[in-house]
Amino acid sequence: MEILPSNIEICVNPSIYLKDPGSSDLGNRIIKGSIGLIFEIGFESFTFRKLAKAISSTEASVYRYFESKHKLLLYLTSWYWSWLEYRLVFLVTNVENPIIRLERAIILVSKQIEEDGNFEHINEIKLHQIVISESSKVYLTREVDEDNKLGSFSGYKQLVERISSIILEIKPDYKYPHMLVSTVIEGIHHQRYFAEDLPRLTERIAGEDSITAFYKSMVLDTLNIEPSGKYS
Amino acid sequence: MEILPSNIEICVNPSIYLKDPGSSDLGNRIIKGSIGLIFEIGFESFTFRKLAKAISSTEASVYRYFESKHKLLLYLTSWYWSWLEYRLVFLVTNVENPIIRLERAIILVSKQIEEDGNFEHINEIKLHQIVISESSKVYLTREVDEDNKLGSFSGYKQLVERISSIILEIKPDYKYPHMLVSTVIEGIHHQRYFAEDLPRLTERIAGEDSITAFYKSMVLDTLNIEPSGKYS
DNA sequence: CCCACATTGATAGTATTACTATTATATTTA
DNA sequence: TAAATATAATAGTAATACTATCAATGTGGG
Repeated sequence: MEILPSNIEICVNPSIYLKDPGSSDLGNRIIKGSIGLIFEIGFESFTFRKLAKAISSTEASVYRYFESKHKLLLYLTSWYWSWLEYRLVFLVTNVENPIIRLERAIILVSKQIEEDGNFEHINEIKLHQIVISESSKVYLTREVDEDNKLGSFSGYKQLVERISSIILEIKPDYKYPHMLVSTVIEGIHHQRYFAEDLPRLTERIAGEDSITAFYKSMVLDTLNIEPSGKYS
Repeated sequence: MEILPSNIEICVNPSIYLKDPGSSDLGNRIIKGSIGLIFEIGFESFTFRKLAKAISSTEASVYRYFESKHKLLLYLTSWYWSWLEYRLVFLVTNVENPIIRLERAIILVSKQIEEDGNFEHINEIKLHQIVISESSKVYLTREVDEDNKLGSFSGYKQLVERISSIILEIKPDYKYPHMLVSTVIEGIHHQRYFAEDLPRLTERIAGEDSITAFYKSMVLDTLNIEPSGKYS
């Protein structure tokens, strides 16, 4: 897809981990291993014991990086949001027309992910699947407030903020930019999930990416603007 | 609100329970008690042991009604969807204009719930809160397929289907009715949750129910129709 | 009125989970 | 080379999500 600089690291809010997993070999194995294992068996069945076995380490060692499996999931989803934001920045810099920027943002958020070779320890396709089916569990807990105060959701909020500000550039007096953006992002995940497992809650049309198409036109209609294609 | 018949019972797919909780005193206490307890401590911390204590029964007795706490949550959410559908039917029968019917459906789905005195053992306000913060956990599991085959989600699907068919009456060739409806329903829950706990992901505007306003206009814009008020 | 049967209660037990604690060993750094 | 640090190995705990067994309590039919 795009050519991105390869010598960077996605930063995740340090309150999420006890020790930065990017800082050691074991840390990287924890990330890589957990993505593989959660993808395979789901977050509920995932335990640090199983993870330790999978990466030939021990439970106690994993606990030195993350204080709970919940925090580990928080790390993975945070990383994902920051990674998306980073790619968004590259997709929209130097693009003057804010409608095109918005369209690119929607496509970025809604499209099925391709692997990004820049991050060795992270399989982005599996991570995307994890985000689709597990990410809401990260905030649907009694500890949201606490986690939120620690800044655990700042990556997500930043992405929402960035897309919202594009909307405000297009329509400065639009009342619900954040609501629209978070509706789209969460909605996309649900629809991808429904398409797989509960097809009667969505539409699947052969040969098209209905989800991208739907959300793209939904946003443009809601904002009452024409797709950029009509002008170019 | 509306006057509804009081001598009816909401039916939930029998595959969800081992023994119909509506059929006995203990069953009703289980429902009432679990709504109270899940509302209070959240679904993760909720256990059958705690429930049993709260309703002065025993763990083993609760297990005779539901084979797991997951199934109990499934029961509660299923009941909720069927209850909403039942109220929807009353709100739209004899209303000819499908746009008005659609608007009423959106309002029904998005508005904060008032108590419905017709169901003694169910506090609808607490149940609504539970649906907002816990209902996605019901299908975000590795057992979706299995549960789905048993018909566990039929209540939800029926509601979506009913609203989708109103949309198709208005726009027979609209391509994504189910996607639109499930986006709205799930979106509303998320926005209510965000408004409480993650306000930077949504908008809160004093004196208005932003969530209802947003989704109402979003749907009408997406379908490219005018609100019924303009005609009446 | 008593027998059959279903419902609930009481109690106990099991495998697993989500951690914590302790000590030993290997590796890095000063 | 000593000291600090990271990891491994092992053990332990309280709680969870169940299952199993058996006794007590009705309830309804003949």
